[in-house]
Amino acid sequence: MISNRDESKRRLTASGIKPTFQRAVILEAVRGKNGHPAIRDLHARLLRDVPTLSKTTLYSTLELFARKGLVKPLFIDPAEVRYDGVAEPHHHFYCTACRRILDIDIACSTGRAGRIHGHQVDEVHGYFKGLCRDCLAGGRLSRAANVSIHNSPRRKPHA
Amino acid sequence: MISNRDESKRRLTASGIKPTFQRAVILEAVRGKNGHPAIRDLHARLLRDVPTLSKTTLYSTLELFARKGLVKPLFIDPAEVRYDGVAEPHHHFYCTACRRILDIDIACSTGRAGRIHGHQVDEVHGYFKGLCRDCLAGGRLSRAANVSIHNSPRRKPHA
DNA sequence: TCTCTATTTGAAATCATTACAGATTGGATT
DNA sequence: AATCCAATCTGTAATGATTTCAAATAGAGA
Repeated sequence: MISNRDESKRRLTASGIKPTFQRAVILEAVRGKNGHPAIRDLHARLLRDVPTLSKTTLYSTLELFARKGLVKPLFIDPAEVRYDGVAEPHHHFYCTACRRILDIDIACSTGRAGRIHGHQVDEVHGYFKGLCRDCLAGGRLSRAANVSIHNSPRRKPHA
Repeated sequence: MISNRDESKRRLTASGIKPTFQRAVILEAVRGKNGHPAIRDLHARLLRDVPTLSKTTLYSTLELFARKGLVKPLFIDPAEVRYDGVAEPHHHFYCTACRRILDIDIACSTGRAGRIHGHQVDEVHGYFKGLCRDCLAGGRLSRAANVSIHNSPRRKPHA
């Protein structure tokens, strides 16, 4: 059986990126459980295994990944950029309560890219916002759940 | 003929908002030409007519408007929140070159709201990104055109 | 081992957004 | 018209994600 680490390195190489240790660890994390992490999440999560990992590295590495098409930055969370380790186009649901981002498998009539009204469309994002199934059922919020920018959250609470 | 100012005040009253001078001016601006402005745009634009207008007022007023459903905040621009003065749901195109946001009139198969996968959907946003018709034709960029967060821009250029 | 270049790191700078407290306004009451 | 009260508005400071930048480190090749 192959490790996720090796799997990540193979993906890096396949995308024309030199597979360094940090890059493999980061890619592994973006694609792992708890999908759609923010830089802050990745930093907190990875610091346990790689105590020297800097946020600067995370920022520059994720930019590299995005440029190479390995990950997709999502601007659905008003507080911070979230990253999607699955590059294949699909839509997202953002829960304004627990702040989780869930994949939405819906075949939108509107094609993936091409031309619309004469504009060259490179990316199509379907963003659905509301309360996720778990929060509707009174689930325990998995995040600080206090962001702002209107109904959605952003930044810190009033503490 | 009725002025835009009066029109704005009527809208405010209709939404249950006390129509103060500042609020009327701000609503007028969000709905005016150059659609989908950021707080920064509004501040620069309105400072000519209302020299005392503070950014704090803009932030709190737009939050009020959004809460009352008069405007919609858009998170399509990685650099800052943009506001849509047209509340009726429709989709948007973001030009990564000139940073303009253009309305897209497309009837998406996916309904406006309701339930998806058990989640309660309050908002649906269709975000298309790419190069607008004008920029494709080599148009002069209408904005700084230097933002970042990967292909899209954010913050300042490298100067 | 030595060099050279790419990568990683830490610290400082930038800037949109938020928090807060004081100043102002407008209406109701006297 | 003077007074009071509550809602608005304003300026300043704090917060925190993101960027910038230069120095430290690691790796490939001679």
